[in-house]
Amino acid sequence: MLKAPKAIAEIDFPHTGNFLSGRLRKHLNDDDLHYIEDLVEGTLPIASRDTLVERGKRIDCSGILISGFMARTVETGDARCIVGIHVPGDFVDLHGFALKRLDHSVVAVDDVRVGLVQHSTLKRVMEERPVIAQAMWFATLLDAAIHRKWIQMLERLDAPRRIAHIYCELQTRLELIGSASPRVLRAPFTQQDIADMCGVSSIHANRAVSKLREMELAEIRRGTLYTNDWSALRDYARFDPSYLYGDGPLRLNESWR
Amino acid sequence: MLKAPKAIAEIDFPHTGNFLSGRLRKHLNDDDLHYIEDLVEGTLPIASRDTLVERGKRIDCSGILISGFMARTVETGDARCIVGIHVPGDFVDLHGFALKRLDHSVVAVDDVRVGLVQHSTLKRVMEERPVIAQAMWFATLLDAAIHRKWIQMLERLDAPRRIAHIYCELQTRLELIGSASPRVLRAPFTQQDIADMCGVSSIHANRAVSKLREMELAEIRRGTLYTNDWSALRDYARFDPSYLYGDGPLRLNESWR
DNA sequence: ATCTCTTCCTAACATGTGTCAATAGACGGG
DNA sequence: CCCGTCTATTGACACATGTTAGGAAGAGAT
Repeated sequence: MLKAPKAIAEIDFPHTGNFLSGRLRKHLNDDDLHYIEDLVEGTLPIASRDTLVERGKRIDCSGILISGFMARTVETGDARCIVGIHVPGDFVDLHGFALKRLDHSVVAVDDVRVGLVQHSTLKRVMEERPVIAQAMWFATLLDAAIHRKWIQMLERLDAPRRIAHIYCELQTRLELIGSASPRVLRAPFTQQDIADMCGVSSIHANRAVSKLREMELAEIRRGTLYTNDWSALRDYARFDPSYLYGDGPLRLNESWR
Repeated sequence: MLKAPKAIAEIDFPHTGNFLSGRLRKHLNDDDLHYIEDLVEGTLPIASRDTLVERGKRIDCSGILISGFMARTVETGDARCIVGIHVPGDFVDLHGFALKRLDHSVVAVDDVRVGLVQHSTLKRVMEERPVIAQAMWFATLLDAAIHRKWIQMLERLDAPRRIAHIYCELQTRLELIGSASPRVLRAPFTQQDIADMCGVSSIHANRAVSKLREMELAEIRRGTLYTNDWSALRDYARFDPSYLYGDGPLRLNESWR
């Protein structure tokens, strides 16, 4: 599995800097952001379908997704569950820093680039810069909030609405990092990927995609979604973006200030 | 909604001490545990079906569940989702300490008792005792791991297996805090509660409970589960407790030591 | 005891979803 | 170009689940 020395051996130097466009940016100042970016010892390209970290393993470095999409997956017998999606800027395996072993794998669903940070470095930073420790905690709290929304989605929505909801979430998360396009969400998901996110069979995912097409809400071809009316799609999926805490410059409870 | 002054006005003093039997105990020493227990300014009884904190609100104190069960809920139109269950020892709304507003409510599904800690106190403690800050982060990481397991469960299991899985999880969590009984799990869930945890209708929850009864795996009456064979029930639900990180004295990654 | 309310249970039918089988389309490699 | 492979699509049927309606059983109040 991924070990820092081996990973660093394959790394492209130097990294370009200022890649940390994701959620951490929301509650850190530029000084802290540059500080985190300088922790990254290099970047690692990963081919689509390859695994960055594997369930059950222990790791000694964590990754920040720089470009492309990754998925949190769990293999269960013959089936595969996707329990979450990562967009650029996400700390993809920060839980592996604190938990004894990983409860899920992180795999590329695109050709991606990941920035690597050694856990020993993170540990030092947490002691030296408490504000960064808090930011990392908040990042994992946001992950948990997204998990809870997926639970709601799986408990209450049918397959077409689940697909619509997942794409609405991705579009909003891309908007928050300034990477969204107005009418298209480019993603290389197969219908099997979509099925694994929604907890349905791939045949049924196909039916659901067809239904969105017939309703003229969205056209999903080879993972890429085209729509003329995000608003209609959001209404159909009953999507409320507040759980992504994207409003305002930060999401600190005022009692912290 | 819950405000510390009002809450404290209703508090029973003094609290008995040594109530913190939950997950925090796993990676703190006795000194740190007593330190946390002394933060609790008093305990608040809450009647079954009453709400401790409500989705969308901001709070200035957080609660540790001392006795009884609570549920994380989200109301969606006419329906209600349950996205997680709390057992004694859980910090039930720690996310409200860090996030700007709550993404879900926390309601009692039993007559419960909650210990209250002011956020200003937590903030001070985090600065003074980094090990406690880490423990609180780990507690929320474990919450996230449980959320991910619920996502898997909803994506892959049918209704009877979901019910069995939820009870297996509760039994294991009660074992970890030393509150489990060998053949019975006493809980006051209605079949509607069970349905809201599983994302099915209450009629279907009834069918599923009946199926577990016919298969002689478990008898669930008025929320309380009786079984002669937890092992068979776990196999049926495909329950693997490793996601609860209950093995060993702590769940720190060795890179922290 | 009776009443009332909640919860539990059953039946019947409609819809959602899984499974199997088969075909068509897209893409990359010789 | 043809070919093989992966992906997308369709149809038929079985099973899972939702919905509606109604009735039975339990708990608490009077």
